[in-house]
Amino acid sequence: MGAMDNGEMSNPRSVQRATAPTIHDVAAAAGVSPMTVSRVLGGGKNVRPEKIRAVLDAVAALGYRKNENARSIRPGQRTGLIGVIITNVANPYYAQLQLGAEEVLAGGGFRMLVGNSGEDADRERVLVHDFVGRQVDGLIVVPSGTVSDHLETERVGGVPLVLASRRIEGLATDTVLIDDVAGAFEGTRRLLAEGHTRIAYVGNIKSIFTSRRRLDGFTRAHLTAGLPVDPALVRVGQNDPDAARRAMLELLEVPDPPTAVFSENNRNTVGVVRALTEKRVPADRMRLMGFDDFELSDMIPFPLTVIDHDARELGRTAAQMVVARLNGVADGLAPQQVQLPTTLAD
Amino acid sequence: MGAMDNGEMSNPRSVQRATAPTIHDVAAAAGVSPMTVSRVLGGGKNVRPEKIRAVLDAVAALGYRKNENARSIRPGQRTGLIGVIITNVANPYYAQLQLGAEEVLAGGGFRMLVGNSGEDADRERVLVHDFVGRQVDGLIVVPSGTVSDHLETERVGGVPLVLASRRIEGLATDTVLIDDVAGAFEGTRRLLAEGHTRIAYVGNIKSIFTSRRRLDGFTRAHLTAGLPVDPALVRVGQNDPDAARRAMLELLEVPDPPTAVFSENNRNTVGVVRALTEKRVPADRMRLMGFDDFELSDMIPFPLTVIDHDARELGRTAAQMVVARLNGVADGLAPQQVQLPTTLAD
DNA sequence: TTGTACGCGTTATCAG
DNA sequence: CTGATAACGCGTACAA
Repeated sequence: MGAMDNGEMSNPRSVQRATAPTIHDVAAAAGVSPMTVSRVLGGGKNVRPEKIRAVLDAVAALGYRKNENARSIRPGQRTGLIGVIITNVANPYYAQLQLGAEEVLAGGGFRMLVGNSGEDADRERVLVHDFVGRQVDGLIVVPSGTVSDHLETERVGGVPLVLASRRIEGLATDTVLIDDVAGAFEGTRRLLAEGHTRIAYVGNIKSIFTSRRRLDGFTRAHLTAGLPVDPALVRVGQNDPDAARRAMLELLEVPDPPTAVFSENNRNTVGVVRALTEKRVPADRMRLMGFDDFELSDMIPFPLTVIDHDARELGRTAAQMVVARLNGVADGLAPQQVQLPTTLAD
Repeated sequence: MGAMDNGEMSNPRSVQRATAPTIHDVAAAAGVSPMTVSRVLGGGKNVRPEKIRAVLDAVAALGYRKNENARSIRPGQRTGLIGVIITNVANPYYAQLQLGAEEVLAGGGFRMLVGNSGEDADRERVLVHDFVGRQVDGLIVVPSGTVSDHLETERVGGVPLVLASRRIEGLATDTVLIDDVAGAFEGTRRLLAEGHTRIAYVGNIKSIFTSRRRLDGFTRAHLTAGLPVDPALVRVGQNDPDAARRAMLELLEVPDPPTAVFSENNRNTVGVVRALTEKRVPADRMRLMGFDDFELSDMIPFPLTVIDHDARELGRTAAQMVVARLNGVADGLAPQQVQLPTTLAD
């Protein structure tokens, strides 16, 4: 549902301000035609200097601003709007992503329409529909589910779409990802190389793309080392620190408990650390490896290595891909799949 | 254009869907007039059920979406867009603020146009101008400077404006603030009550509203206790953790060094902690008090009390104030000044 | 160099 | 209950 202005008979505009000045008002004030005003504002080519000045004076005097919406309804005109749909704008990781996207988009003269899907596929669907209805020139989406029907090319009106941070199986469109599998693989391999054989895994539900991939890297590293993954040590479904904390508390009670923990994201790492602190586990009794860096990670009272990556760069890249499609630079190119590398940071 | 091939009878769009379907296309497909389509989409009052069905079928078949921009250029129509300008969307504090605003706005059927000013007044000015040109119905701004000319009522075209987190002197408009002064006062008073007399202050530049207010609360608490503030212990101008770290390192070298530190925001707290850890200051030799909570603050290896507040609630409140103005609920009311309380959390 | 005519997609108004 | 008409603010195409 779109417009739900339940206003029965909402009062007309306050009397304080009539209507915004239009190009006609400026023309009248400057003693020229609307067309001349348009020309001046569009670059001022082929207009006599004195008229340019008259127009600019009138613009300043009236406080005139072009109506971008009216301009954009004309054929071939763009809105300069990019829809950005994020699962949780308050998550520091996605906040960085948003910042990176903003940098690039603003530099290209674009503005962002931002929506928070809250990891809810239905809400995402509504947002996509709404943004397309607002004539966005492009879309950057962190998809919250595995369903793609609302993101098919026809459903988005053919506007360029870039998926960020997560992919959707079977949806052929530009995508930027962290190399989750390789990152988790390397991190786990490090733990194994250090001699750990009982490594717990704490992460989010498998239906989330990155979660699945990280568990995949974790598993592959075990396979490569010829070691099994003990299902009793794998805890998935934690979406916030407290759930992770509880999961870790359980893991400490398992027979033959783990000597190391791989946590799939920073929120899980935080929960794990809380549990360990709460149970007064000695620092030398638990080795930690966590995906995503976070502030003060260097102050954790346990040996912790972080699988780091640059969310801001991810946002920048996603934005560059949209802009490339809009500039025709990527015309005819098949959908791009970019994977950004991770690094291990102690 | 020649009067010949005006495709009145033929449908120029049906050949290629190079352009998005319009209300005319739907009307043609459903065998009704555009007006009937508009009526159906607007609620379907006073339309024969069979026609409603025909229209809805056509809409589904063509994948039609209303062009919101075209709709909003008509007089009295709103865009449903709220401009949100934030100094740094990647800062967890403002990310929370954004989330809170989104919650309320989305619930009211509004969408957010988000801009990052980067603490740059010029950039803020550009964003405001652009957003107003895009016909936003309202504005929520975290102002980055003390200059207000671009935010005057006339300059924003009479659009409801709410300042969040910071105020601008002399600008009479709705404002939501954290009660910085009271928070800093209470926090400092606690330190003084514990017997500290040499309390350092680490914070941002004074030109930032909240910074000034927090230093103010700090100072007043000293005055109330009849104690002086030693200028040698006050370090301002730190905008990031590393600058705060360096400031704290210097403070440790001052003759008669502080026994407690008041840090003005979480980034400064982080820097302070880093410096203390780096210098191996014993935990019982430094008492910390910091504005803004942050993740893992409970894991800091020093006695730390946090002056906490709810940025998300701040965002919600700001959004509610804009919506109230738009609904006419606040008609005629003087500009509101809301202060949200802080709490001390150990 | 400047102005006129027209159409973009939508809906309020009013006639039927 | 339905549709033709006009108008919103702007810019392209063309005329002057």
